[in-house]
Amino acid sequence: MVSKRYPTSIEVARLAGVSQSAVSRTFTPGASVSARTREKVLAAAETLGFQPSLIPKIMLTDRSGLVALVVGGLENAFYARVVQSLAACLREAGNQIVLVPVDSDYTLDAVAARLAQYRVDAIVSALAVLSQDAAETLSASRIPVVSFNTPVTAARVGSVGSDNALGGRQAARLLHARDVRHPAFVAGPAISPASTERLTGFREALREAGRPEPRVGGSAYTYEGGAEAATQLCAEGPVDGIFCANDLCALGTIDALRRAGRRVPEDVRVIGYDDIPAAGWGGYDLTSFDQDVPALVEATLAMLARMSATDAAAGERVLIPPRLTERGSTRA
Amino acid sequence: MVSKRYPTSIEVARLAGVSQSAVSRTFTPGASVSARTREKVLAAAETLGFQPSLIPKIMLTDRSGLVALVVGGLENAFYARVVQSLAACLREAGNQIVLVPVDSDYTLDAVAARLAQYRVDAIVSALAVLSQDAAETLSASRIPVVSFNTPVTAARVGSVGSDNALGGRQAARLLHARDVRHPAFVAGPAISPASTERLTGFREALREAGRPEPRVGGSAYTYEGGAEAATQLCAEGPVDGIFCANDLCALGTIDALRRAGRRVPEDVRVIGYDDIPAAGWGGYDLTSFDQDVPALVEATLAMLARMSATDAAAGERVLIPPRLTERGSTRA
DNA sequence: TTGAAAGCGCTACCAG
DNA sequence: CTGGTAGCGCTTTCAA
Repeated sequence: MVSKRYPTSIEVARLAGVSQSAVSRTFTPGASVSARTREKVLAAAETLGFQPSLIPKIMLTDRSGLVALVVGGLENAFYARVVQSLAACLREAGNQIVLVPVDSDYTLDAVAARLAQYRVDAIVSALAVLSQDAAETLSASRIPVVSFNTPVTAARVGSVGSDNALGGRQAARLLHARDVRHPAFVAGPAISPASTERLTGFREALREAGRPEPRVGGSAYTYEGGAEAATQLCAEGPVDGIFCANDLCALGTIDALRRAGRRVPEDVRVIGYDDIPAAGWGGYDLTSFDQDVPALVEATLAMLARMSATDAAAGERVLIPPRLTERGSTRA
Repeated sequence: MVSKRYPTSIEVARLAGVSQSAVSRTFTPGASVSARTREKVLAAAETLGFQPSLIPKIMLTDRSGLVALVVGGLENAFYARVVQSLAACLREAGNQIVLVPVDSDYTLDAVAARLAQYRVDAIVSALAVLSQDAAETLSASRIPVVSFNTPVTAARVGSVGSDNALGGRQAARLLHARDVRHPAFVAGPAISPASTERLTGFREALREAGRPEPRVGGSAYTYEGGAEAATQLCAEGPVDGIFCANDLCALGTIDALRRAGRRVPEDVRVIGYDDIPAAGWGGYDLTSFDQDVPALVEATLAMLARMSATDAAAGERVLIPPRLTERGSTRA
């Protein structure tokens, strides 16, 4: 049997012996209904299993209460955490989350149109890489967009992220304090701004400290990518301190170093970024940067609020300072 | 400036000099419109930035194209993987995902009502623990529900999961083959059916093999929970083979064992469940059970399809056999 | 406090 | 192939 239609306010009204308007008012928080009417309505609604539909309201207001969350790899625990935190906060505000996992920019184009058709109120893009083209597509949908961790600029697009350059500088200073002579950087995808910014800060502070230029390897935000990069860096020359673009890379780096017979931290110090749970696991004990997810999420929601109220905040960028969490992988 | 309303088909019609119906037909896949009309309409739509709203259609059909996905801990990479896979398949079918992260059953009640108000077409519950009460709540919403990994029974609720008992039996046989004398089980939450079923199968096959009853510890699906349980099990008596309710527990178990000076696998063999990426990481090299996410997801979608077509499939339960992935933690 | 009526933007049906 | 018209289920005036 095909799904029966939902009961409507008219049916409830009929059963309760009141007008449809009375039913609507009963379910409208601040409306004026006599206790008697309300009671009759609630009873009728109960027996019919009536749940007022939100759909007509959306039609009336063009506001759906839906916020789209575009994400790349949820396999990175950092993003899993961001999604959960964002979802919890949005729910608090009475919004629902439409999750849109995306593999490549390609799929994003189709997605943006679909989201517009659902009249989502806002889009949060938590993609490690968001191309300018993709940003324009999103922007064209006339829906406010906050780009998480990728500093794109376009109309109606703002961005929030960790202060990656600052993190990079702190990493350099820590390795300097540990007297590292041969620093290296294990990068994420070449087009990832977060990776690039971390490297820039790292490089600058290394230079200021009078340390040599870091050698650079790697091109993926994955465990395997980190392992490969580390193996190669070791093969190419001396290394005694590695800053990795994220924790997943750093864990792969540590395992690859150990397979190559290098001890961490005695022979090589390693630093990651994100402070995912695995960083604290016994086998790794990885020093890392906590991006401060709660602050990031709060800034995102605040920006979204500003954007939907006015057109201000578009093009804005908010940076949250990361917090260094020192663990065994950089022990003196 | 408050968000301007979206352009409507009427405005497009006016600009194109055709009727509103013509606009509608232009955007309806199999409809009959002359090439000339279509062209005029598309041009007008383009200049106005028109995206036909899906909302009125929902009102007409009571089908939103939205599928709710209720999840607990996304920090477990297994669930992150399930979410991604489910999302990808649903999108293929033209559905959008509404993500509903939930901490406790408590929040679930409120959520079910809200989902009904959005007229979601189906609910997939990927909660490690779904109480009977919560299932009833969901069931009461008259929306088809598939419970992922929790065998609840209620009207309009079906379930799909890994064959946990089978996995438990295989784990026992593997430890038997390694001549384990003092088996133990690190459990998840006491009320988690998956954990209980895994233990049941483990126990049975151990008994059949003539091995002693396993000692049992633990009560959380987390790294820390596994570590604590292992520490306690070691303190209480001899252990040389541990089957853990999931991989997160197993990784905590391995680290705790090593901290206690026990070698894995030489002194203690360890088996997990889920086969998350970290299981393959060098530091752990954990033997585990792959739940076969693609098969699980396919079964879920098939069941959903059956349920929305008819009332059949309610109360049904589909089991997918897990696949053992042997790694170093159970080496001979 | 109540009920009647208009209208949100679309699809579906009808007559031309 | 086209344009007119009738709703879908609500919220929101407006009178009573």
